[in-house]
Amino acid sequence: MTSENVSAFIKNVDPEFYILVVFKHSNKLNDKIILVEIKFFKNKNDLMEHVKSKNYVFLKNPSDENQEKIKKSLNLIRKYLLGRKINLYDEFRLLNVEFLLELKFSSPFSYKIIQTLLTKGYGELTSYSQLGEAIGSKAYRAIGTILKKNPLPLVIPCHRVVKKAGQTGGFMGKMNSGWEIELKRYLINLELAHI
DNA sequence: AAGCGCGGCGCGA
DNA sequence: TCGCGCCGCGCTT
Repeated sequence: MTSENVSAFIKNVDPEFYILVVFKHSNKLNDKIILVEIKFFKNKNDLMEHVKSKNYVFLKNPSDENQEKIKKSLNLIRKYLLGRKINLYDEFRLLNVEFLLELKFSSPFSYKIIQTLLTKGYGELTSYSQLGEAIGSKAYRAIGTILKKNPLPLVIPCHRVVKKAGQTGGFMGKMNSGWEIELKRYLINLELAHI
């Protein structure tokens, strides 16, 4: 086996939710490590179901270089959730963690949207229409569908995109209400409180 | 061909 | 003023 999926999760207590973080890397030393997926869950059961369905393997012994990077990555996310003003995209790049964005956002339109979004800093809110204007498009709805399939929330800060009129807007496929929307609001407030 | 994590406009309280 | 519904929009599946 040259390559394997490694996952780990973080529990947040207030509000309570779980974050699954999935890396892919080989056993070889100095080989690249890829951040495959970050996903939120309301409870641990849902998380485990997802892990099972994707055949992810949990990390056992964090000893080699890659596993050290994984530990650092998880700690960065933990610190972020505690309110530290951290740009996870930049930090992960410093760790030489790869994202393979062009795979998930293969069309020029989606790639440009993501690149524009990545210029938004900690606590800097933007809107779907603002992102559209930045790339000369009025396809506001389409921007929503791009962000909806974001495999790396927090790292690709889709929670900073709200509706032009000020409403929270959708998150994780949900529109108006639900714990997903509450989570988006929580993340926004977390950042606004620590700018 | 249908469906959107949106915006804008026009309506009626 | 609002809130709500409808339509247009450009892109994705």
